[in-house]
Amino acid sequence: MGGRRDRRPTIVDVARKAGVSKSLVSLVMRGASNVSEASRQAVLEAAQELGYRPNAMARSLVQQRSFVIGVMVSDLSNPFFIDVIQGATEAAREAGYRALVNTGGRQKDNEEDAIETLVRLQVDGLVLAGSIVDAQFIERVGAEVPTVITNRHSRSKVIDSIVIHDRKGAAMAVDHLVGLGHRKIVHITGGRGAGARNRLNGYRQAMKRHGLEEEIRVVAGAYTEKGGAEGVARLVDEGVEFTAILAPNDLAALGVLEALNARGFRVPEDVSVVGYDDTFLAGLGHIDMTSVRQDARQMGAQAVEMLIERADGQRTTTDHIVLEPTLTIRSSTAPPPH
Amino acid sequence: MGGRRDRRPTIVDVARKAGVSKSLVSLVMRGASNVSEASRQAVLEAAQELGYRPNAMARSLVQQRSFVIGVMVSDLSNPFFIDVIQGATEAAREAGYRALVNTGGRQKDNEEDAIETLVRLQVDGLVLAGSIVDAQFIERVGAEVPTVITNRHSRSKVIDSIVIHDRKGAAMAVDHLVGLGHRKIVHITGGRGAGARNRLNGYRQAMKRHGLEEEIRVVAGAYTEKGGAEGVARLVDEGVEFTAILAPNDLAALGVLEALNARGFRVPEDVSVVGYDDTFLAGLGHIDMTSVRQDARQMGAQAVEMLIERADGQRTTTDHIVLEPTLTIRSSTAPPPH
DNA sequence: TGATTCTGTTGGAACGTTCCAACAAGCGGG
DNA sequence: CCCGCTTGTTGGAACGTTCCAACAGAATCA
Repeated sequence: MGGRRDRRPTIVDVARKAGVSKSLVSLVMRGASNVSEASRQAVLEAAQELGYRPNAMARSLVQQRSFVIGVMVSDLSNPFFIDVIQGATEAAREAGYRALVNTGGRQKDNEEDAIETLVRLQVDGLVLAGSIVDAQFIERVGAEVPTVITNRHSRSKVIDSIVIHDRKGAAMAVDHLVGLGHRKIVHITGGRGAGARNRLNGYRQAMKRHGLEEEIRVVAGAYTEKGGAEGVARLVDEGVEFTAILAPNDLAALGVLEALNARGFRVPEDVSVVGYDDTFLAGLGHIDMTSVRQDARQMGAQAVEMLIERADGQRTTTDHIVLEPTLTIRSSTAPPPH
Repeated sequence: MGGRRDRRPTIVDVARKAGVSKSLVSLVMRGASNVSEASRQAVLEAAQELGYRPNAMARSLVQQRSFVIGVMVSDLSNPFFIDVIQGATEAAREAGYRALVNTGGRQKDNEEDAIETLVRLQVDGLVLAGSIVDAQFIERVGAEVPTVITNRHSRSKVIDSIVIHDRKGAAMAVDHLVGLGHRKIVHITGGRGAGARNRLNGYRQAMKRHGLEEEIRVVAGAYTEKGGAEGVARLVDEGVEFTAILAPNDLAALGVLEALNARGFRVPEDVSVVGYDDTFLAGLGHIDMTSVRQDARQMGAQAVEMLIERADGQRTTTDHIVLEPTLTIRSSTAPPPH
């Protein structure tokens, strides 16, 4: 029992057992067409009996191709990225590739390390989802392996990017609120997070467009529940008046809801709240929050498709794709009081 | 620009450029001690200039060691597993390993495929988190690579396991509710999910222990929001009376909260609700739900530590670890009405 | 001085695959 | 009967590393 350390059987072991050459075993394992039925059976049987599994590393070494797509995701606790991963995983599988995920936990060093690990493993392509590492570092990596970066603008000549139009998304949220009659609309920012800057600009521009330049109010926050709650605390401390809040993402919006609740504001009767990303959190019946929708799944899938296109040599130019956001209206927004 | 396809530089290229042998380059890259300062500098410089990165596959091939731990996680949308991943990632990093994640999306075929991929990549160890594949399949894998399975009981002689005492956890929830004065406590099950059976048994036994055998009421559910909501629907349809609900996990508990809310029940005034896993969802200020705590992070970390112990050959026996759950009491539980 | 140890360096053999040129056997056609 | 073609099969070279036994030269020792 526990016959673990007996060293895994190799293609040569199978060949010996089946009484053929290793080349033939290789052919059978890859499903080649011109192999006699007799040999095929003998090989398969021997492989079965020995519990043989091809060594993917040895294979990639000679093929110069691993059929693995590496996905480096900045923050696993953000449901948005989970959807990106699932989209990527599925698309990879459909194309005969596998997606492997590595995370850096929003720490620069660890993210670099995670990326480095994947590159050394000779992945055929790399998806960087919301990474915070330097553009310079990414550029170097991109020179070696096809890379797509998501949720972060890039003008690189080497690296593809795929983002969702953040400025437009924020503007849609403002439009919706103004349409309901709100004027005192404030924005809690996402700090240095990916895309936060553009969401802020979108808010500003939309406010101006509606002639509400005077009403623009912005406080610092972050892409976390805590960031949202602190934003509300700042607003209240500074005595800012508001009837609607645009949060930088859903997680922060949850913090906003909580903080408002703790201070006796009712949502949406007293204050309307809009989230961003439209993750499953926003859809939870108990929360049911209006949120700007980004199709994370599609983003992940598309990123992988772009990589495979490159890996197959079908494309040599660089692409920068911008997807359109939509607005999912739920019950956290309503006309302002009186 | 875009000098991608120039073939990556190898150790030989570096050697040539530095005017030394490839062996020496290898020594420098691995930080060996007895290398002259002059050679070291020359090699590092050449490597830097060429943008050389060691090929991890070639390395593992000869070392018979990849320093990669594979983590196959059943369901990425369950926040519980995210914590397992994070614990595993961190523990691996501390030990000089890397964790790579692959998911099967709760589909048997895909899970098997995900596991197979990792094994072929010659991972040094495998963590199976909440996997639903056959015990037989797992057993075969375990014979080849050190494997730890979590959240699922195992008596295997080959595979380590690490679970949290589900029976005890469910019992703690019942104890808490009974302590508050509840008698009509119902359980919505987790269906065929990992550990669901034991949670059900824990509920039953605890009810008996409190002399509430007559009050035992069980309806089918699942480890999803939908599963929880459907459970409530069944309870109401069947006209079951209850003052407290034990959900199979947090996600389901959210569905329960929503369904109760929709039917005009107030929580906790009319009905108390207890979740399971104590994920960040339960802690969200807006939800603030009592939940049985399982330390997922620690579980992930411990799994990796067990694997590395094995990989280093420090241990040849099989371990089956049972962790203790605790109860996090929040505001979704209170004494029953009147 | 000659033997011994230490320091730094080296080439070739592995690791487990795939690729490729080459071949043997069988077959049909002239 | 020989030629060319097809069908299966093969051994050796490659992939990019690490390992290992072996070395040259300097330093140490008796």
